[in-house]
Order: sequence, then structure tokens, then C-alpha cells
Amino acid sequence: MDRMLTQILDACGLARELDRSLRLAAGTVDPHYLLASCEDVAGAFRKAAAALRERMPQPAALELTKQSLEGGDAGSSPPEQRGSRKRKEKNTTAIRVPAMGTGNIDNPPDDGHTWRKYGQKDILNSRFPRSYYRCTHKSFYGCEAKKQVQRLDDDPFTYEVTYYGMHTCQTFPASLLFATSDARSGEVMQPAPTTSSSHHTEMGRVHDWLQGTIGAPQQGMGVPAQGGRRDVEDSVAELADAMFNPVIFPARTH
DNA sequence: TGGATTTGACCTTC
DNA sequence: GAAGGTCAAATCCA
Repeated sequence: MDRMLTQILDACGLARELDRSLRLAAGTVDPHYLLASCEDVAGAFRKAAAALRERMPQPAALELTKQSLEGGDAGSSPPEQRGSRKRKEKNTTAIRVPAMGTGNIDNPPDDGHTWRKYGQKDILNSRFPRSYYRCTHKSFYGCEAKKQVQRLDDDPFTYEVTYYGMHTCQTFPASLLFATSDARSGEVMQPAPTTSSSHHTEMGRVHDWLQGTIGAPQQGMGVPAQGGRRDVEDSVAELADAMFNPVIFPARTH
């Protein structure tokens, strides 16, 4: 556990250093330095989260299960139970997200993008209906990104989110704050201009977390006030959620 | 009042 | 024909 805490503290230190640099530079930071710093911070937290995950009896707490949908359905049940008539689409990514992280298990997880719900359907052999979302900016940008959200039968506290298509709208909340590289292609994702307020929300989340956890541990975003080691673990999960989730989704399909 | 959600009907796929 | 996916009118809400 000590080694794990050391990793977390190291990550916090890197984040603190980046925070300080951003404050001092007042928006004139070299993008290359930002990229390197962000990757350092992300890598450090990734290590810490991995160490925490190994110690958890139920890895689903933070684990994002990416599934290939090739040749099958993404549901929790076997394809034959979920129906095989589902349209076969490419460029799909399915992940599982714990509902607790949203604060309200009835709300679908927030991935940083803005979605508009256009349908809901009861699914055969599923206890919970499936919700259909498309990008809010479909009409403006012609963005064809869609997602389906469904709670798992065997785990109502977990949502399975399946993404279809790619975001062609210019709203990449994470990339604005964390200019990062695509691990699969090695290509650097450049910050894009945006007309959406979503990135402000995302930046605010991370910044609030930095403020709350590093500056004042008792007042962080979603951080319980009890304090102690458990807070650190929860906070890492929060930050990981804020930092990594938006990176995971669009990068694969763009 | 404009945008988001709900929900029944319709379309598409198998 | 059955089931998943989408449309669009009605409704809700800030």
C-alpha cells in the first residue's frame, strides 16, 4: 500500500507542478511542454489507478471494459439472448462505466460530449431499456456520432455505453486541456476551436479537482469529506474519470 | 421560447 | 413476423 501511495503522491506532485506552471505562464505555456507534462501526469495516475485496481476485489469499479463488437453483440448477455438482428456497424466502441461515478445511478455517465436523446427502447431479455443518443451538434456540424446506453442486467450499477461513428463536430473537451497523443497512431491530437461550453465544464472539473485535492483536500469535486486513505483512492478514480474517459472515446473512431 | 426529453408509430434488418 | 433503430409530435423545463 505504501508503494501505491507513493505512486499517487508522485502523480499529485506532477499535477501540482503542471498547475503551477500554468498559473505562472498565464496561458503562454509551450504546447510541447504541456503535452509532455500532461502525459507524465496521466501516466503517473494510470500507474496509481492500475495499482489500486489490482487491490480491488471487484475490478469493475473503475475498469473501462473496451470490447470489440466484431461478429457479435456488445451486451452483457450472449448474442443469442439479446437478439442477432442488430445492425452490423463498424467503428463501434463499447465500454462499461460505473453508474456511481455520476452521483445518480439513473443518469447516464457523462463523457464530456453533449448528447441529445432521441429514443428509448425496451430490449428483449433485458430488464432495463436502452437509450439512444446522438450528438447535440448533429444539425450544426452534421456530426454523426451516436451512442447507446444500457444498464447491465447483472449489474444495474454499471452502464454499457456503445459508441457509433465519430465526432465531426469541433467539440473535444479533453483535447483542449490535455493535448495528448494517440497511443495507437502516435499522432498528436491538436486542440480544436469549439463553440460548445462542454469543454469549460470538463476543464472546470479537472481544475476543481486539482484545486480541491491538491490545494484543499476536503473540498474537491465529489471528494468525500471524511478524509483519509479512502479519499485518496476515490479522488484518483475521480481524476482518472475526468482525465481519461474523453480521450478514450473519440480517438479510436476519428 | 427554444432546446431537451418522452413515447408511440414507423422503418429496417434479419 | 419479430426485434432493434429512428422519427417526430407532444410535452417538459429552464
